[in-house]
Amino acid sequence: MSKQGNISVSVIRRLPRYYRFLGELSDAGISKISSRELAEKMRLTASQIRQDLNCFGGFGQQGYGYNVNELRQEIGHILGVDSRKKVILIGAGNLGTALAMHIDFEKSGCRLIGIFDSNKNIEGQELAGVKITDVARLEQFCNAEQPDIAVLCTPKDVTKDLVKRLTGVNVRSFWNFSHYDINVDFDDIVVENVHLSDSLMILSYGVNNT
Amino acid sequence: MSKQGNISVSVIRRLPRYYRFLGELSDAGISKISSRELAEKMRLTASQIRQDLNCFGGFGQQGYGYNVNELRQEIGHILGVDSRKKVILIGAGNLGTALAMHIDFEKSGCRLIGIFDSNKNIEGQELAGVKITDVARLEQFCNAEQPDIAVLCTPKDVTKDLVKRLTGVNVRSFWNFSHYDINVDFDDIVVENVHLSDSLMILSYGVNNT
DNA sequence: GTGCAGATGTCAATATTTTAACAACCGAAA
DNA sequence: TTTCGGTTGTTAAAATATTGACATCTGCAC
Repeated sequence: MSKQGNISVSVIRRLPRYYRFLGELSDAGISKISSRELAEKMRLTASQIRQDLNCFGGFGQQGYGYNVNELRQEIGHILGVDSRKKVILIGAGNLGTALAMHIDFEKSGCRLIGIFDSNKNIEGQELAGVKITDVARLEQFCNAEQPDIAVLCTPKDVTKDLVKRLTGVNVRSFWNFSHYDINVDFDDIVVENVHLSDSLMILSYGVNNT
Repeated sequence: MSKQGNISVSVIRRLPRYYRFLGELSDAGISKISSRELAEKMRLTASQIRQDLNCFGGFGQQGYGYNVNELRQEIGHILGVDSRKKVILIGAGNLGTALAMHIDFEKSGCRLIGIFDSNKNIEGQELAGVKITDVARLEQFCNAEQPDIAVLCTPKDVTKDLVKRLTGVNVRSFWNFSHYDINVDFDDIVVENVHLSDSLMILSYGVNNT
């Protein structure tokens, strides 16, 4: 197994979905599945599934199909679900709070270890079992704990500055929910800009057309 | 203007981002921009921008560039930002509440007209100026108000049934945040499945690699 | 053991998306 | 008026992504 010779982003972006569907199959007690059946469930072509999975090496068994649990575990491993990355969240407003409560970080291979906000009134309060800290102490915390990923739920005018501060203390990944596109020049930094309203607009477009 | 002969989804998915950047330029008082400058800002190629915009007809002026406000308005119109779609939200838990508070529906061309939940304890409370209604009265409400879009922030085991109920009362678009992929067979129904944890997993993948 | 239905892995063909190239065009300056 | 730098719209080329086709393999029935 494991070819891994430069996989395309298109494939990577499909992996979490595979992981999800395989989890459901596993929960339903199904232990083996063919690319054809999985394709039907996921609304993909069987060919694409075989091609995708083959990027990483032969997980299937010819004439038989794929072992659900094994395949799920392999994909999980590729995604790093078993690596327990340290995550901090900045901005405990509506969205930040909801994410802290709603996202199952563990399931995605992460551990929420810190929450920061500039509002002194909520300092010390707990969210999802994690204490809210004054954002002034961000660097101090990061130097000590070395988090891997920062979730940004901040107003857009402070995001840019925060990214600078965080890259300064060696945070290399950003899950960005602020209305500001993070574009960094260092290519060891990974950013996922999530723009929820973009998604709503696309939906709104679809209402008229199709 | 307006060619609109089958635009690809790739292009459509980029439109909100154009819209956003043009808005920022407009706010900054910039009234004209060239594809080269915009490309630099957005980290795209100038060629792609020209190609994208041309799908809808010549918005630019040769030898001059694009008029920021005009272009923004055109894209907004294509996306339907000026059409004020009626939106209902179902599931007023952490995420639902956060979305209701955090998303600027108006800015995306929508109007939040109803919020539903099965928890009787919160019935009657207000969220973002909208009263929470018992989900049992969903059909009654929809028949009267004919909403265009339903935002689903429900546990995955009830989502499927809700979609059935909602399509039954003529809701045709779903913004789905539940951990269940909506796949309908009617092609007049538009779905945007948002899986936040998928996005986190992809980020988590990127931490190791690149 | 043999044959068969039904799988995968993989290569080739097709479709789509992105990038490059360039003619036509504009506005300002000489 | 004419020229020139800079820009778009558009066509062609290149790069990617998806789909199809098929040889090869497996487990099961007989």
